[in-house]
Amino acid sequence: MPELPDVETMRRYLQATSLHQRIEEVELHSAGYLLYDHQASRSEVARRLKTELPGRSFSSTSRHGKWLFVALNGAGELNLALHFGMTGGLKYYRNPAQEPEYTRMLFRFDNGYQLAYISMRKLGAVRVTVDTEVFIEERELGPDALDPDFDFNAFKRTIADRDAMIKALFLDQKTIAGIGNVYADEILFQAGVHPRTTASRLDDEELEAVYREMNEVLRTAIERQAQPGDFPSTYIAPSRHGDGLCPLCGAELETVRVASRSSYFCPNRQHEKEG
DNA sequence: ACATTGACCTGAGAGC
DNA sequence: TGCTCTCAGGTCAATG
Repeated sequence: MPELPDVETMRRYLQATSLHQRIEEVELHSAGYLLYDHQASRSEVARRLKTELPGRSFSSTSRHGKWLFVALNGAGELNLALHFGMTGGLKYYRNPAQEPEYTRMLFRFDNGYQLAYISMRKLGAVRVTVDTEVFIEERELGPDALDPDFDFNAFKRTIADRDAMIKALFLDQKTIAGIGNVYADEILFQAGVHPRTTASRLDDEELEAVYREMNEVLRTAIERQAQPGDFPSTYIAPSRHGDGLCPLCGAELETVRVASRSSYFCPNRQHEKEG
């Protein structure tokens, strides 16, 4: 479930390990579905990866929602775009014997090191794009949840008059980019808002709490490098596959389906609004 | 406009 | 042990 904090952690990792090294070769290991695209064929994406990257090097990184962008130096603007789907990560290493299981792509550098793109379930995506802004617009991604310009007023404008459930809006990347199932539940738990609450029925106090906790939870998770084991003891995330109890009051957590996902919440702290 | 479902993929864990 | 079923959850398309 790489969501915004996980992807930000990977971005920092790639930034710290893999910049300014000449790419010798790009290897694909049964990466077919990762290259699936409705606009370009898989073979076209594979061809671009294998022919356009060697000779260049990674020069900088950025992120929008769950997408990690890596700029490549050289003649003409070029960016690698990585999405990790539900499972996946990166590993930079030297010894070929350390190649991680489920490595789907390898970037071999001229210093003998390599960067592995790992994805067990292959639900991620790898693309080559010229302009990241165009890429974001083509996918109609909403503002990144931590974009400084996405202040409370902007948040209120996108949320306050919507008739959808607040949890569904968090999951919709066209509304806000970066939040997935686990962090949506955490934010709503911390804000004391039931996941099925219709967004337009949130009062100002609740809207402020949700906005505040969205920032607080995401920033805290990034600080802890997206490791649920290191989260504050007041967080609900570790309980969803742990004891199933509310970390604040000890009540048994309940689940409800929203947008076809399991939503964990505390029945004492998050009440469904009366019709 | 919004909700639901299934497809894509693969491993973990449960139940028999 | 080993088989089968369900679940996990990111995104998109199709359908109600």
